[in-house]
Amino acid sequence: MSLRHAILVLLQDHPGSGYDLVSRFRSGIGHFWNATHQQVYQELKQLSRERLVQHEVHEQDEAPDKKVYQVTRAGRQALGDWYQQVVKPPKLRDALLVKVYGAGPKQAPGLIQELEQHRLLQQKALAEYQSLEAHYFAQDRATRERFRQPYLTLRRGIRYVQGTLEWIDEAIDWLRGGKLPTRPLLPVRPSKG
Amino acid sequence: MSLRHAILVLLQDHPGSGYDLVSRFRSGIGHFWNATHQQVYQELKQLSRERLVQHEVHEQDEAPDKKVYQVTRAGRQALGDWYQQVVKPPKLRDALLVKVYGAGPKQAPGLIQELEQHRLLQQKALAEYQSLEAHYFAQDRATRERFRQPYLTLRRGIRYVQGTLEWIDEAIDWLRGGKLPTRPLLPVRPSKG
DNA sequence: ATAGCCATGTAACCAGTTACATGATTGA
DNA sequence: TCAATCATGTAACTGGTTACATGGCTAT
Repeated sequence: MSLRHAILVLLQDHPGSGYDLVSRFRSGIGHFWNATHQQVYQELKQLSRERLVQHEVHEQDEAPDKKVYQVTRAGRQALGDWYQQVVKPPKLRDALLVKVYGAGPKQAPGLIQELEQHRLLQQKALAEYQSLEAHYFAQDRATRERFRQPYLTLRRGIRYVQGTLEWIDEAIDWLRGGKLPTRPLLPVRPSKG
Repeated sequence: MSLRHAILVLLQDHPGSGYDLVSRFRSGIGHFWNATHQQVYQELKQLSRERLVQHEVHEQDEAPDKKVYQVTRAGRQALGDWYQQVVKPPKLRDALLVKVYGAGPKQAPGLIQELEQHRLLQQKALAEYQSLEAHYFAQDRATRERFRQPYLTLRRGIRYVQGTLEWIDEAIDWLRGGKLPTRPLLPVRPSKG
């Protein structure tokens, strides 16, 4: 489980309430690690029990009270331990691929429609990433330096979405009966290291 | 849940035992949809209860008996229904990104090592895909035509792994203190449709 | 012997999703 | 008055992983 570690990373960056974390999960980090508010509140409770985070209640005039959490020393320790451990790479797990794999001529037209919808979603995501990237490049050098790591993760998202879009286009083409390629996608760029 | 649909797709392609399905999940379709043997056996039991599949026991001399499953008419119907429904796109969910997002100078060296390990895994996967692709292109035209859809899904995997490798290389570079890019990844290729 | 493949299963646990629930404040 | 945002939670369910379990056959 990494939800707890994602939370610790976010809190270490900046203390905040559960609500606050949820909104951060929706933007930024949420592009590659997701959590619902239910999960976040549960996990914060759990982390509190284990003394990896602690909170103070902040009273507010114009909004409900909130519990502002921060990482304890034990929490920083736990995060450090996690960094020592190797995480396993996620597997690509996409129901659309199952559909493409198994579609017969009867299913093809509907599947093409679904792929087109999917493309719209991906284009929307790409547009969002693009604007985030533009925002990043509008910063001064020092700021860009500070946010190099979040920006790096954004680039991961961009590459992912671009690859997805390329594939969707070609999938639609082929399912429509377009001609097959005569050459493999590879050869690949020579890899460093 | 799509495990059941993945199983139905596989069985429709070819009847087979649970064990058989597991090995198909390890190769081919397994590159983008995964299942353990426990899941497969449970799901087959469930699908049997719902009469979406049925099995005959095949006795074998040199191996234990096996239950060979095939899709029933109701099963084909269920698959058809699933094709009518829109599936939701999977989210990128990668703990390594969380690590990169939150790593401080203390964590960087270890993280670079982990990224290097990760790169090896991805290169291995890419080599496997490459050989699968070579095998595909070694077939005659009619055979390539028959397997166009499985090959399409393979291309998805190739693009994914390539994107991952590119990103890992750049992540390692940046974490080592390499200079930041001066230009965004985008502009993007103009999209069709 | 012993490792590896064939073949099938149960049980416990963990993580994630969906549904249900409450209640204040702000702006259109 | 209605929708949106802030703010926090419980409960039930589903899906996925890990651990445990059995047993024969084949090749080294």
